Amino acid sequence: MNSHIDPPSSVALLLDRAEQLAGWSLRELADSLSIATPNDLRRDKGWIGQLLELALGASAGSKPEQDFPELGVELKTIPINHQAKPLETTFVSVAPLIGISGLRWQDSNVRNKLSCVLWIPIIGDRASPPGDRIIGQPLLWRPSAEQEQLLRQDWEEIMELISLGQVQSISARHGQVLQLRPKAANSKALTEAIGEQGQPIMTLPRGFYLKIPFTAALLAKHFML
DNA sequence: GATTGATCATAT
DNA sequence: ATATGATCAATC
Repeated sequence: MNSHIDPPSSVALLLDRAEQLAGWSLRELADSLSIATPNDLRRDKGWIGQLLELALGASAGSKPEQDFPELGVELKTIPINHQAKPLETTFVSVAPLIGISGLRWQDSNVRNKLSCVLWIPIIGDRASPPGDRIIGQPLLWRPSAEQEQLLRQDWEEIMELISLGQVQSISARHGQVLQLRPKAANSKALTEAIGEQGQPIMTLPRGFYLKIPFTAALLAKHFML
């Protein structure tokens, strides 16, 4: 019996809502929405993200688009410690492994997702129960020219390797700010990709993730830490 | 502390 | 299987 929240009609309203959540614990927010709070995230890894989506009126469901299509805004929660350092890399999107010839940065999912992000820091540490973690001040972010250049460079380099049949040799170190890693239900999930001789092969689905130093710097710049 | 492969829930 | 939301946890 949780209350439905309408999508915000403007970015300013969205930001207002997000700012009003700052300082609340996740338990308080969950209680106000009549949602049960898990004791840990082992079986509820997406709980925080889904809780904030609900609280801010993001369109629920699994659409391959931004959380607030009308506003062109993507919502991302990011776990940070008390020094404002991110605890985890940030998942951006699944990487296309086939049918990618001619795919440009300008048209990529990564660029689309990251063109405007509402970051909601969640303060705590790995040991703290989800309910005890505190919602931090939100940050509406658009990549600076330099940040976009770094993202683009990494994306183009990684996508080129994928198109050349080198997906299996790409490590999480191949980019400066973006990395490619498995993104799957388990190690048995397979998807089609390009092999070394250009032939189709089956491999683990991959996703693009933002590295911790990049998101740490992004937050530090905004909060002037 | 960063890397890395693996994993969990849910909806379509 | 793919998409959404991510974190776990051993190892480097």
